[in-house]
Amino acid sequence: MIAADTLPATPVTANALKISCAACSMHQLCLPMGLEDADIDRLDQIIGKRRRLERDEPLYKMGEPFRNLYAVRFGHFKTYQINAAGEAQITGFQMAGELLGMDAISADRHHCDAVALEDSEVCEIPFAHLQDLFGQVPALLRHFHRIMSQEITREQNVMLLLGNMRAEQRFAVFLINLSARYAARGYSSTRFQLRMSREDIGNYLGLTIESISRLLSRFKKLGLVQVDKREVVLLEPARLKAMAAGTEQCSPMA
Amino acid sequence: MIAADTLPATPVTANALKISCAACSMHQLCLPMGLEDADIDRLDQIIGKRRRLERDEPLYKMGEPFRNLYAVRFGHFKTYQINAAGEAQITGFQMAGELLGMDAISADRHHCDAVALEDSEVCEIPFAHLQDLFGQVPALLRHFHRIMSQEITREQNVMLLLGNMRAEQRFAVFLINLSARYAARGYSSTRFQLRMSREDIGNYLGLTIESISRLLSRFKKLGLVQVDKREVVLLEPARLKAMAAGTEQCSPMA
DNA sequence: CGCTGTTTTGAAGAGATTCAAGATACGTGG
DNA sequence: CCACGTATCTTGAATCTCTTCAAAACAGCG
Repeated sequence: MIAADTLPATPVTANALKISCAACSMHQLCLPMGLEDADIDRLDQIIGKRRRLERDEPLYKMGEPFRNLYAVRFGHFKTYQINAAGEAQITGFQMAGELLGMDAISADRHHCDAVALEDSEVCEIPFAHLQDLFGQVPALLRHFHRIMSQEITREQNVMLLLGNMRAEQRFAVFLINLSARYAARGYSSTRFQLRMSREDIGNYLGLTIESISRLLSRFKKLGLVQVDKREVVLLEPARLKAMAAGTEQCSPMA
Repeated sequence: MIAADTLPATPVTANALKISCAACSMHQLCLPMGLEDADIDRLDQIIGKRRRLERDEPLYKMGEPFRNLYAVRFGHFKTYQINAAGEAQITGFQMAGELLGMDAISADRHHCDAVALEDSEVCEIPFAHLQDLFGQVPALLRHFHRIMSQEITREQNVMLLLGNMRAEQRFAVFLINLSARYAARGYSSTRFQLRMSREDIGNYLGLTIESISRLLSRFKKLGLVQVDKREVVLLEPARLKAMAAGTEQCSPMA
């Protein structure tokens, strides 16, 4: 943000600091997914600078003018809305390879806040240039539509969770979802760090921090998980999946 | 669906039954918004047949292959997901000028069910042809992105509602939201028909049908609304807006 | 080491659900 | 046009899940 700003801003100029999409470990999940090498190069041409953020640093704030989408290179983010009363509702947690900022397209202003949960890095994708590229690289456009659509279905799944599920099922869904996303990135599906606080989890799931703490204790006692601070081990992923699907449930405190 | 199927299927062939987008009363809200006449014509060329649905008839079902987006010409729809236990969660109510089916792009299959709430009509928009047009009409592409983004923000607002609000506030938000959408269509913002059952409302808001009924009775008693079956009159829109914003609240049964 | 922020746990309380019954509308067929 | 059966909606009482309030345990950090 400081030094990088002094570099030539022309987005068509590749600079030494920039790592190409082709070389990025996330290119199979991120925007370049499925593109041919030549097209990945064209995408590389328009990608702006990378940006590092430390924990709790905002990537963008609600109401700011929309210029860029952001692809998470590493680290984690949360996005949240703030209502009139000043309370927040977390609408998602994003990890490497995921795209941030699509909700800003409709009004040309960001519709939520995005904050880094840990030291993280994003690629800035100037949307105006991306739009130019859409006309030249149809495969990119198609994939972009898939990504936006995927965000819509993701949010529909959260609506199902918030509207329809009990606390225990919500939490199981949450764990299984993280598990699957880490697996897709080549990490362990049964052992990972929670990057967000209990409070963030509770907020996201429409529950209080105390409820999350109790659920965690209960799952621990039932031998479903092992928890040490933010390190989680899923001991019985199958049962957790069943709970997430609503097939099974654990008694309200045995 | 019966007779229309026997018509030439070539989407470039205009037929007498088809009403042009330019002549459609919804073109200021729908996909053609902001397009020049020439571009509206090109859009018209690819719009498939119109399709009538009667009450409770499904427009599409979860899992069906994705071919078309649908623009509501008149009538109302609901979309819902079904979980493993067979319970539904309504994710939205759609009215004239709104677009259905965008959640299907990501997986090439519909991700939810869409059902007509009353006798309705939609325009079929073959997505493959729409994609072809994107390369030729940049303004159309930009507007399409805005519409998808708007759907994302709409769903984020519902997440806020489900995750953060008490029953009374949820219901106020629901009424004010309908009010605004009818106003945008030139209808009364204070007097309208609920096209959906109490059960649908409750399901959408993450509440039971009994809770909706009680809320309606309470709002009636407080003089906020007047209700006769599905006809609603907002007597104090300002106070309802305040409740929706969380600025004001009515006591839990005076 | 002591401060601060986060997490855990317990007990009391509130809001919404569930269960149950009755009221009201609606469609069908006589 | 009315009678009947069914759907939908309303209302009440009991119950339950989750929240709120409170305090203690724990971890992180200067």
